[in-house]
Amino acid sequence: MNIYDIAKIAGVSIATVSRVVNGSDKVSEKTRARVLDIIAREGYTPNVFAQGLGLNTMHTVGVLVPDIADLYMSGAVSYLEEQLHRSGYECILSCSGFDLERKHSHVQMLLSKKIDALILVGSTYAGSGISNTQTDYIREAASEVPVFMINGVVSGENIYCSACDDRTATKEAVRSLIAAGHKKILFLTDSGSYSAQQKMKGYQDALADAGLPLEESLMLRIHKNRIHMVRDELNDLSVSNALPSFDAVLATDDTLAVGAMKYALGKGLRIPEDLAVIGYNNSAFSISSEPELTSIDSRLEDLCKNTADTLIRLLSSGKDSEEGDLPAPEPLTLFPCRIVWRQSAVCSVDI
Amino acid sequence: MNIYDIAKIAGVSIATVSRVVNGSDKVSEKTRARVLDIIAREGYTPNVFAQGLGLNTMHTVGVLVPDIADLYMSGAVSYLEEQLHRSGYECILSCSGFDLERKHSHVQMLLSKKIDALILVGSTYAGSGISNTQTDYIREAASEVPVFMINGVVSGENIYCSACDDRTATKEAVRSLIAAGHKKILFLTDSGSYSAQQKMKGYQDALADAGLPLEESLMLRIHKNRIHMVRDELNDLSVSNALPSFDAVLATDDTLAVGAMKYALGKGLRIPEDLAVIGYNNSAFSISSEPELTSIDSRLEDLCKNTADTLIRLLSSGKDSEEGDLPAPEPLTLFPCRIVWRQSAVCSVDI
DNA sequence: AAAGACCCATGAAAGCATTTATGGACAGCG
DNA sequence: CGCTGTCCATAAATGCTTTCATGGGTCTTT
Repeated sequence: MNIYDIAKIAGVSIATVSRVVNGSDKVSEKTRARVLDIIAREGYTPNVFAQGLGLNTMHTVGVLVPDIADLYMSGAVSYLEEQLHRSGYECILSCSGFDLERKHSHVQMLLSKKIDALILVGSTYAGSGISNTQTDYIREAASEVPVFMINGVVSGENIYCSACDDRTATKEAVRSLIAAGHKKILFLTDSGSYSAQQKMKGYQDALADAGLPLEESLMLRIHKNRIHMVRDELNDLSVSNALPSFDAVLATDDTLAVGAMKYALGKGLRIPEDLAVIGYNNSAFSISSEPELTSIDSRLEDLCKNTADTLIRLLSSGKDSEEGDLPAPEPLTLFPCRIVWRQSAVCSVDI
Repeated sequence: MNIYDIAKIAGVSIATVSRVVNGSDKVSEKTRARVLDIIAREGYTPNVFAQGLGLNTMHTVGVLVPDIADLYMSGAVSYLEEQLHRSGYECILSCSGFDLERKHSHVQMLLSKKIDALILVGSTYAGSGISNTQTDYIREAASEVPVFMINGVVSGENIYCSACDDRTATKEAVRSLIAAGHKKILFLTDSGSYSAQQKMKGYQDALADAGLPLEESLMLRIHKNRIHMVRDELNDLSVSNALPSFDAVLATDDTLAVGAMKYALGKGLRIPEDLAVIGYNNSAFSISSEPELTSIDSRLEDLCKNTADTLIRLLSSGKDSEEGDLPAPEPLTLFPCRIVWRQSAVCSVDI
């Protein structure tokens, strides 16, 4: 059942059927009604490939995440998918892991599917400096379709980033820990992403402000991101004396924070009395744990809404109206985080 | 840059370029090398729409989940995506929520995108009886593409289900609770899915085997699936005296179980001494909570692997070899669950 | 050694299902 | 009668796959 069949039944040309289907242009009410009737009766749907050939779009956007089984990223995809679907776009999901090589190849694959835009969620190994080779594949992609980044920052033509102000938030959190009397604060991360770098800077800012020394050994990066693996890793480090002593933890993700809590509880430590713990992203883990976890809310929903809005606006702007009646989107939108105080660390300063 | 450009540069016909690109047929080594060289140099990629028009496929599969922010479903998607990507298929993800109407419309949308197959994850309101109207949309879809179900069971032509034996597993778990002396076991669910129904049957089986009465009030369905909402809902029910007393909980998802634990801890109850809790799916929540949660492992990874394997096999069987050298896939593959015993409930029987 | 059979690499062309630019027919109006 | 505007058909364009046909070469046979 294709457009020719419908046209034949209706006694019109395929062009007219096309016009009716696309709702556009001038077709007499009579013809339109008749054609719509036949379409409904015959159950005709335009072939997306043929449409794609003509229009060069299939109304899809590529969404690349390192790990969809991660609560932060699945949350992001959830928000994005909802917004985009509502505007008539569907998501082609690709999970690349954290490897640069694979990210690149996944992006190529997505581009080959003729996506209308590309969304990258988290974990971008960003860089100061325009010509960072680690992000070149992103700029390359941006030459074909607009690229949107959720909590990653890359500068370049046609790249739009939504991120949260991790540096300030982390600084505030650490400031509070220091004010509460903590001296040895472990910065725990599993990533070298832009976001993790910002968080580390915030951590260092706070130490510097308080006149505390910056100890390399207290900035720990482990390559694990599941609760038990984190716990075990800390145990291993502890056994081999590779773990410095600490009285507080700031982790760049709730998973890490919960892993650290598990480690501490295993050692018989009390939280927050013996060890204060602050996590990140305010995910469901922060309330599933016991004690519940103080966590920095990275405003995921807002980031995603902003991204989806911008994307829709950008893609539909070129359509009806040639060139922007609307102002061009900001290349970077920064959201302030908020710290959600729970039992694992108590607020000790006015924020 | 299209196939004509490449053909012109190489001094061959487009047919030859096509043959080179598709790796197939007989092309002389010399020609192949030259064409490949030019393709690489010019950065040519075949247009998927044109390819789709000819082949009627774009190598995508539709994946429909009610809620991608749920750990169980995001886990499923993670496994599926990996396997499918490796075999050259990409996932179009659609999140429908639990509403039947919306599921139907999302499936229609996916079909209109010319997916090669459809995967439905969880939460199918299944039915005994072939002509259940709640699942008609699935059979309808199956008339266009093969349909695969993860932990849902629907019978019909071209529908392949992978599920785990929830009934038996639940029965075993409840048997153990009874053997440990629990008399009032709360069955807690948020769903009326096929899977939830099976679990409830297993619960009833165990009670019946032990000669315990079946109390309606102990089979509680709440329409909440986030930890705090579950906790609050139980609190509300408790306040309004709508909650019977109970000394054990079997929940159809870890989220519910953790919510119940939160409720119990709020009441000052000890787990597992005052209240034993068993969850389902053995998700990360079962180890993020404190005490850690005994949970029934629904073999998600195996279900997904099986599904992906079957899908690939089915889709590639029709291609090279006309009709099955391989046997047709089973319409239903059932996996045995295993119970992972942790602190929230202790194993009291041999299993 | 010559001739016929056969095979292989390749080109020509049909088909896939749409959108859209162009232009024609017809009606209404001055 | 000519102009304008509405509605619609014709045809071109989109970029690929694949079938069929063909020319030239190789192998076999006598």
